[in-house]
Amino acid sequence: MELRLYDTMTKEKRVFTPIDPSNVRMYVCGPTVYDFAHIGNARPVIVFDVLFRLLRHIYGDKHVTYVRNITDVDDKINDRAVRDFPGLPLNEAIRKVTETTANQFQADVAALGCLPPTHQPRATEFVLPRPDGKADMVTLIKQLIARGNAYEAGGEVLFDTQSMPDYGALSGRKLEEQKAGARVAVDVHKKNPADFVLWKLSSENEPGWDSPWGRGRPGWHIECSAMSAAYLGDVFDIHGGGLDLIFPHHENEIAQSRCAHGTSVMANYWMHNGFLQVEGEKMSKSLGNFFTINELLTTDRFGGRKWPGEVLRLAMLKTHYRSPIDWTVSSLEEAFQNIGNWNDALSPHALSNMPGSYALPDEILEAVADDLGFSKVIAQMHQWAKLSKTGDASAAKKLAGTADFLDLGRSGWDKTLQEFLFKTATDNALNSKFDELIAAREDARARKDFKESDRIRDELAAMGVVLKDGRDADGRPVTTWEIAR
RNA sequence: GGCCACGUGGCGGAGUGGUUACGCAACGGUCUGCAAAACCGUGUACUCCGGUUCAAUUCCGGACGUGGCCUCCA
Repeated sequence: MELRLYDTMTKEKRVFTPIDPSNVRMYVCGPTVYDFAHIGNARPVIVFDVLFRLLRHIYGDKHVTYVRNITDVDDKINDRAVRDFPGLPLNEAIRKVTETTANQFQADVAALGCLPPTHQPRATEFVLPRPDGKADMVTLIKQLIARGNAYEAGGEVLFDTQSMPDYGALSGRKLEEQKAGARVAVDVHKKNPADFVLWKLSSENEPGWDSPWGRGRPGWHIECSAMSAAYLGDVFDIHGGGLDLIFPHHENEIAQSRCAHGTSVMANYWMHNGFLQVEGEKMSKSLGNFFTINELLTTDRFGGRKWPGEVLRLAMLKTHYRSPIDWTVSSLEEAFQNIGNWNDALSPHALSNMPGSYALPDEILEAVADDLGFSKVIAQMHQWAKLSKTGDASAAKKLAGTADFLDLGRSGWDKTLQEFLFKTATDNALNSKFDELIAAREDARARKDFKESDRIRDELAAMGVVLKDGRDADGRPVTTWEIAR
């Protein structure tokens, strides 16, 4: 088995070879915690979570280091701090804003079945030189100035893009084209319009740190250069994030890191997930189709119901990570049905509920190792579900092993399905009324009073309850019910 | 305007130079008092126009279309 990953830098799938198999290193750009994370933010978190699990499977749990940062220095955070905590000193208000949203983010992605990364550094802790000597932004900027890759002008420290001959390699942009586009703001103090800010001065009411260039705050990109170096070194294996980060964020990270460290690459593989649309349209607050992870989990804003985390996770994984994904109610319903179907397939087999009880099947390992090819995985799971229903225990175990590897919450499926179907009938009085009616109908059927039994069925149907007549293992009639979908 | 990705059956979504994705829906059947559910089975699709080839949905060129980036948005 060899792992192959698509590398944005070379635009091709390449066999993955770690720098050090005893410590495989991956960095993914995390959220800016000015607000609750939206469902689009969840995509890279889920995708790279599966890659993390795959790497752990291949190289061993103790031999993979996954870093996902939390950006807590940002102008939007400042705005929100002023809005939400007008009485507090700014720095304290900022801490409050980011604490709440960062905690919410952790809870949300945990509900989506994502493992915590090995390290989750916060940008504010890496601005100034640190007692532990880990890389920091101010030192990085000093190095860039010393090496002639950055200059001070107009109260800012700027990266000199012309000092780097192959600037733009990741995004395929050339500096001349940037000029031709003419959309880049013309700042007189910049040597080149493409030059970007490493450090900018803060006014009185903005958060700031004392630096050799005055009290100020870092530019957008430098934090990732600092935090990746701090935990993963100057050169590491995989750097991931959303497609939109290719330019300018990752391009500029590369420029900063490579020039400061004097290396020819920053990371060996650059991976980017595609964007998410909602019902065919770009998600935006103005269109009213903007949904946070938390809203999907806990409110009925999307499709009129709450969605279990594993349904959201499965829906996300059903589309290849590099393709655009259309986030629709029907796609979530389908994911829910898939889980219901798999649960039906597994329940007769009395499998262990302990995650990890069943091995990851080779077929799945091979599919996932081919640039995270989940569609093959899903197809395979359906096939095993079919076999499992015919009594094939080894297929059931493979299905369980796959669900556990992807962390689709198998041990909780029964409960999840119950809660999901009962969404309009959570109160016990109503449930026992259903049971009474069903029992009455059983009696009527036994008496062959089909007029009465059909009347009861209609009565339940009017309440949105669908009956399912079947037989148990001994061939005796059994009636179950569920909420009409 | 520049750069990039993509265009597959009713829908979603893989993949391939000549052979079955898969799921949902639909249709047919079995079962059922009748339904529903469940189970079994059915589908021959690949934007358009050229080119290469014995053969293209798959390779090349063009057209049209969609989406993304080019303003700290995953």
